Amino acid sequence: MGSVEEKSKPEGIVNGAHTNLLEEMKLLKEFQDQSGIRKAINSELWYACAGPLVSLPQVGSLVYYFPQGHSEQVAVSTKRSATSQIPNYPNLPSQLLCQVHNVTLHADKDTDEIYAQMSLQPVNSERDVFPIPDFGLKPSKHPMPRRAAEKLFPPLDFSMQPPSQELVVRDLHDNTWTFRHIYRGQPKRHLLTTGWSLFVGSKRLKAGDSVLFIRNEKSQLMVGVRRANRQQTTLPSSVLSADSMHIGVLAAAAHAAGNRSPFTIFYNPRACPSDFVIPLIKFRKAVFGTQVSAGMRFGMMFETEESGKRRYMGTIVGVSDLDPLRWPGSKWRNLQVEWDEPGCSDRQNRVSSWEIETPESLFIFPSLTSGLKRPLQSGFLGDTEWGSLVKKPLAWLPGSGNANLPYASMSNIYSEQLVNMLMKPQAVNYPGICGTALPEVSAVKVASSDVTNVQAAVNHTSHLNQSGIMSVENQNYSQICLDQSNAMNSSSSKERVAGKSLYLSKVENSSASWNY
Amino acid sequence: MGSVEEKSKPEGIVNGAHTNLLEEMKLLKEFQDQSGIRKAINSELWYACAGPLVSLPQVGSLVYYFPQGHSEQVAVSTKRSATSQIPNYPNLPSQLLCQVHNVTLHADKDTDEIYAQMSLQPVNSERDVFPIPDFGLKPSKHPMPRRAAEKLFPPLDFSMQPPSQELVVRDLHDNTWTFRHIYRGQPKRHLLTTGWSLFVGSKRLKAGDSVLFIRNEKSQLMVGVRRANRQQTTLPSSVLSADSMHIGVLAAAAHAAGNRSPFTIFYNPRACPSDFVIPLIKFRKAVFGTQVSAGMRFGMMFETEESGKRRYMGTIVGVSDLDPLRWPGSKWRNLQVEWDEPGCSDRQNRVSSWEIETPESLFIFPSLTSGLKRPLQSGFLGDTEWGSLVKKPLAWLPGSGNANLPYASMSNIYSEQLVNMLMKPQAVNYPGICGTALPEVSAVKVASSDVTNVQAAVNHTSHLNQSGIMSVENQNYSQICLDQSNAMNSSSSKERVAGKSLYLSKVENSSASWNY
DNA sequence: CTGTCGGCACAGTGCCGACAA
DNA sequence: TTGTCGGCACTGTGCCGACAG
Repeated sequence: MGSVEEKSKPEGIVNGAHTNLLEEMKLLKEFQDQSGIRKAINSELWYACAGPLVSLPQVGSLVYYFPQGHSEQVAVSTKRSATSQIPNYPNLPSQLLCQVHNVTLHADKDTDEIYAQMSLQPVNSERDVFPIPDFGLKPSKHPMPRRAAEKLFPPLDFSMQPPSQELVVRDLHDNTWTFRHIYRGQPKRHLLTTGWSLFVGSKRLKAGDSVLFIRNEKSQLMVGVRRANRQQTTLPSSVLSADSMHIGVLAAAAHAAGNRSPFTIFYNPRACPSDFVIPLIKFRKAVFGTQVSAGMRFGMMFETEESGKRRYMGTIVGVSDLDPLRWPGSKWRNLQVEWDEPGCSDRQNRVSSWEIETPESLFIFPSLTSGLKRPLQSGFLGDTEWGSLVKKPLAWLPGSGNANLPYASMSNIYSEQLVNMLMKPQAVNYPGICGTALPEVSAVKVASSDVTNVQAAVNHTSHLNQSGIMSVENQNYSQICLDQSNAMNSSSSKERVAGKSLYLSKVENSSASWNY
Repeated sequence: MGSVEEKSKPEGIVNGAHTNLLEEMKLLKEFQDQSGIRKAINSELWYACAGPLVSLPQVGSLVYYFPQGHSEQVAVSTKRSATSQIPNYPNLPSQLLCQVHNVTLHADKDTDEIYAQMSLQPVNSERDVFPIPDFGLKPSKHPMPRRAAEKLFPPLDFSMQPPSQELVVRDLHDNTWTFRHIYRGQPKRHLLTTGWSLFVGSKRLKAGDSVLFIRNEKSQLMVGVRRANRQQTTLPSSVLSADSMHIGVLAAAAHAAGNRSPFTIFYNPRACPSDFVIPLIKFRKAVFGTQVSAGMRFGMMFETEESGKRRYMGTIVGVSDLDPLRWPGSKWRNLQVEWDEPGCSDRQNRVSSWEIETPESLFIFPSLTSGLKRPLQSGFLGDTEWGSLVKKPLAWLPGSGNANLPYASMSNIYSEQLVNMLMKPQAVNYPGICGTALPEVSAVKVASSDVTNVQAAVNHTSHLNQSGIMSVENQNYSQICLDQSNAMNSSSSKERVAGKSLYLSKVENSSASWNY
């Protein structure tokens, strides 16, 4: 009985110490489990879950950190804006030049909601940066689009009746999930049945959320979730007031700015209204490279409900401070805009200059546009408005526009090291213009909502061309999007509608279907 | 078709403004719903849910606020202690004298987890206080114990076969819940069946949690929940780092201390290891009224697993700073203690002097002890150790003890207003000594855990005298405590054990039973 | 190609008295 | 007095092909 174990046990005190060590290791593991740092998170899947517009700065690069934007992330999550009880931090500028020290990818332990942790080091000027030692950590691996297309799921054995197989997939925490994949029905279709609803329930997915499949470097199937747009869960605050959270954000930055000491932030792309850590090059290009003024036309990319990208057009109607008292002179959302389309009123009516595309921004990097395969792919006005802009940029330059430094001139006054860092970011995202943008989410088709059986369709990218979303070939992940229509609506006819809390349980009971 | 509505509508712009107003009111209502402030929360029920040891300071009274304790509440909830990235706030003392401006009771919208919001105004000295205007708000109504006992539930009509009725109860948010109350079985017993599991599931109750019933001033039945000891849910932090939360707490207090401006805190009694807002009188009595030193014996009240109160005895083994670097000289948990009983090692080994009872603390208010009906009610050592202390306090006074000011002397040097405020708090809690303490939770009996049917017993206070918990008459609320034993353990024999995630669903499916 | 329906099997839940500790 | 069991009814879920748009 357990002799081997007995023999390996040291005696007395040492044994006790050993027990304590084990206990500590257990606690450490728990800690790591909770923080999601025990295993390196698959970055490709992380980006896929983050959505098509999200990019993270490169370690070592220079960025501007915007406390206002960070505060907005808190405001959205707590559904409370900053109040008058929040102190001013006169020594905290509206934009803080920082060097990125560390970027780690995380996901909520339960729901797989993704977020990133960044350590930022305030610097006085570009000269203060120092080489970031390579700790042996691989730089976060980035999705490499344009990989060869392939069927994501293993092919079925069609000699079976019906053809079926078990799909074993891993989530961001390396938990395995098993889905039954079967080809049946009339007409024949592919379905995910057994195991699917357990997954949907466990991740607390709601109608409108998306499920992504991807293959990792070992060719293992992985699965992630992408919450529907801005439908974030409010974080319960029975312990900490929203004010305290706002203050925590601002005070941390203020303290770090004063001491030039690093500080840590969480960035939750799906919750955050706008990115608040902006690569220096992107900021400079927008702020110094472009002259914006009232009346100017612009375009801006948004994620569509189908999780694709779409450009919306608008007009700048004013330039003014968002918060003249607390943040005078801030560049954060200092552009007042009007959107061309009605129904955009719920969209923000203030944007920052680095979020938008203007005729000038296209002119600054003319070479980039030439390498773009589909520069006019999914824009609202498509060839008509933007096309003419790109082809005749000079006609759109305001008289004073050229007085500002375009990037090519600016680079002369900075060190080579800085220029390298500025150019280094892998995923500086110039939506719709730059070829280095993240892969498009192209495959979205929504399936039926059944009172008892919400079915969501999976479509492989290369086979879909509908809903106004451009088909992009060579994409390496698939996506399932749960139907957003209220299941209650379609439940009118049948008596299978049984009663209370039906909607919730319905969403959780679902299968996925698609067809090649 | 809608003519009345048409007529009442103003025209054009005014109409639009009206719509906006309605929209704003809707937003306001949402805001209030989320914050739980729309309806005043029944304070009696709130305190019942908070547990037997919790008290809140009176509006207008003076308190000491302890940043360290507040930080501990955050640490427990995030399961992260403060790190080195958290700045020092040299201008923030370890204890901040404040006047209480506002106290509001809250409960989590979903789970009914209770918490309080307080607005604290730092003051330089006792002379700085000013009369708090009475805003027409009733001071938070406090549970008045010693009310006449009565059957909490309406009597059943025993001419029915079986006798049954519907109980309609309201929770803290004024939502109504309906439970079927039936008297059946062999032998006969009272049961709550239909509706019970819905309630348990909605409030996300787990085995070990308690359900409380109470009658409000309109004699309506009300229901609340009390989570098991320190089994708090970790608040997910995908948006805000734990560091930011700690900083938010400290920076808010530091800013308020510097400006003498009010700041807002949340106090979550069930999550918080120790109260961090201490009435001035309680603090003075402990710090100046008692000489503590190594070797001294003390008692301290804890909430038992059955949600009663129990005194644990221990010995002070040292007096030292908990955090010598960050908070030198702090009184917060500056007493190192050892507990008499083994198994208390998981209990804190550091306490603050105002948490404990010493022989001197009994001597300061000797008159209070005489009014206590059961001074030795549930103490561990009961009559033996404590009894002799109370009767012979002088024998325990250290030589230097009398050199410190007892309260009676101190009052001479303060204004009458101050003395009034000091005396005013309704619920300054001197566990086991003071007659104004909150009512004891006396009725706890735990019921069976069934694989398919967790049954929890309700026992009326006046009828229970078991489990080593003293029976207290004239209590006005009842309590159900879900069984803490793991349902999985007892599921070994039967095939009704069906598989995955059984435990959770089992806990949600339960009824309550009891007997007079 | 995909959304919805009716049908059907069955697992899980909920309610019940019996019974024993 | 109360914890647990077997029994039983029934609801809700999950899987299926049919079919229509």
